[in-house]
Amino acid sequence: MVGARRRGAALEEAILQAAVDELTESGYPGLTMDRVAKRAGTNKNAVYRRWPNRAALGIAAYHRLTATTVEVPDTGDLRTDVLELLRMANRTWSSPYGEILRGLLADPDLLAQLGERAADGGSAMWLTVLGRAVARGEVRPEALHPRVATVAVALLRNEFVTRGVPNAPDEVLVEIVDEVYLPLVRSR
Amino acid sequence: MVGARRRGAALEEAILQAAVDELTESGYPGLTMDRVAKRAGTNKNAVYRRWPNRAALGIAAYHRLTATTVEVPDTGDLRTDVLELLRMANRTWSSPYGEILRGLLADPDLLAQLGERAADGGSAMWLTVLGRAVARGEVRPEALHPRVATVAVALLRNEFVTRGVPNAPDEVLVEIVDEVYLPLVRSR
DNA sequence: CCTTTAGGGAACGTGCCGTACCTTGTAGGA
DNA sequence: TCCTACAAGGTACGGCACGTTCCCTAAAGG
Repeated sequence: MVGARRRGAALEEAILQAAVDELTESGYPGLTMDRVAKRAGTNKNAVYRRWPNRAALGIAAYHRLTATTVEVPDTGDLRTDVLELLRMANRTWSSPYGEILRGLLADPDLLAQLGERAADGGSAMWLTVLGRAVARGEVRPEALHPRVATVAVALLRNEFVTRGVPNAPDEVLVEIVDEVYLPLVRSR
Repeated sequence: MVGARRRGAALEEAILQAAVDELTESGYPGLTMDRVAKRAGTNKNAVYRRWPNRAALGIAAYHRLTATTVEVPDTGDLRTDVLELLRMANRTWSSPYGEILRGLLADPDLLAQLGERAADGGSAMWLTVLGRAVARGEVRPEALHPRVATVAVALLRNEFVTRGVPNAPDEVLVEIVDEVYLPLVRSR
């Protein structure tokens, strides 16, 4: 045979990569243990030896999929920065991430394990952007509060969850920024 | 036998009620056609003759479950009204509705059919409450905009979706109202 | 070289969806 | 009152997926 039998880390890596591929192609509902095993060129035994069930594998694959650091925009103008952050989020949640995330969110077990990254909406980024705007006098200092800072992305996520759309139209993003976010945080 | 064979509307009613019961007990993932049929004292044939698949039955059951009109609070004070609306939403989404709704939201097909009731967050209620507050001079008239009016419930839903909690603590509701909603809509 | 460990292959039990086929009761007209 | 068309009941099936089990085989390491 061409390929030697893989073991340990190499096999684990292959399985995880196969899971990521399946997740991106078919979403969480389409992530099946049989297909992951087949795609990784192994069998379910090797998979179950590492992840106790489909949910755990789904989480691992999702984490690998989203393990990417983003650059916080800094254009010197709050509205531009905020819109850029929102557009980034919109792109991130666009297909196939959205469907994947929705599939994961449906299972309460998964939700608990997904960690706070999804939950806090990357508040650090928003606080950074707002902090600069406060320094420029664009924003009132009381807005430097996680609940306030992440309002825009929370509204976008709400839009994304309640409507089934793969991505929100740009008008919605602009509306969120101009009708809600800027009026909320701007200096009086 | 005690029971005569049911037909038509009576049987349909029994099936739908069984589906509602299963939905409340086990959530959408636990809603199985076999169990609904058994619970209704009939067989899957009768179910499939009325609803083409599990998703359709789930939607029908959910609609029946949530077919309730709520009374819009009118205390004369915006903060009290808004908090009451939020608390109502929080109660509604508490177990088992939350899990049910999450289960439904996971399926894009369902999402499209769920209608706009879930999506628009009952904007009419919020516009009513805000409208009265505008008349009292508590709120700036520009806030009478669906996107703005429903910010509070959108944030709560976001809290509810991203974290797996059955219901949000009251402090979160208060924070949403005092840190975000009131500063956003109040007259300057 | 030989033992231990882990991967490979395949089958199984279970649960569920959706379908098919046949039997039996019932409504409603002749 | 009787008969027929139709709806309900009963049961089984094919397909798929999860998670488990059993046995065989390759690799690692002393």
